[in-house]
Amino acid sequence: MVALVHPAREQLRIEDVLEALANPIRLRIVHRLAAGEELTCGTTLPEVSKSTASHHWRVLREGGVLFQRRVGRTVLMSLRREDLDARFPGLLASVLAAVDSD
Amino acid sequence: MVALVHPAREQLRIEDVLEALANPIRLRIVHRLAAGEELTCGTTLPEVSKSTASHHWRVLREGGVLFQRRVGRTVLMSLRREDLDARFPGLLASVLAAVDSD
DNA sequence: TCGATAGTTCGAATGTACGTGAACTGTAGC
DNA sequence: GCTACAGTTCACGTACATTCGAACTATCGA
Repeated sequence: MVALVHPAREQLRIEDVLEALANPIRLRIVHRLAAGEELTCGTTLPEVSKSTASHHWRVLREGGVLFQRRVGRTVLMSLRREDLDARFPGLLASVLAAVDSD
Repeated sequence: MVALVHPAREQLRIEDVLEALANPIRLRIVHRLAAGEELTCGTTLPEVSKSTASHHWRVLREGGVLFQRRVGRTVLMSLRREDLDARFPGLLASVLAAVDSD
């Protein structure tokens, strides 16, 4: 299987991050990740097809919002909290707080 | 001319704000507004057509990012900094800082 | 080895965002 | 009134986002 490509911290662009976050499904993924849930691709979005889910993870990964790591047959996701905080301090926290309060 | 409709502070939704900000042209508008420039619609985006500019202002206004106020024949724009800070503390600052540093 | 499982990728359909010119509304100034 | 100006709205084309099923790759477990 092909390698999972992640942009380096210095390559993160605010446009890409905003674009990745500006979608209800992806915003929900990020929110659940931030809440500490250990997510695999398959268990996260039962309401959409596998290919649709895969698309959203790609956007989040290529935007630099999350890491994907293969473990056996599954892919584990984790938020790139430190990288995002380093490049865009306060952004993630404010977005998460906003999602929390609605 | 038809009234300029703005969402109330309590109606602001994080999805709409992110959507509005997730565009290079609109991000630049917001950045210039934040820098204190007094912007009218016509002087802000000379590189795109009037109708395109009008489209972007509508997205920003309906997303709750800026106010538009008619003054004679022109429309003056201002950032809804207080409303955004009240609903989504830290969001605007982090986005503006990110745009600054690129 | 063989079947089941976890995801990705491809191709196609649909929808929405973006960009434009033309026609329009309303204001300013003569 | 008339003309110029500032923006909006409309109808349209184009590009991209979203969605899906089907085919594929790779791993796990029996």
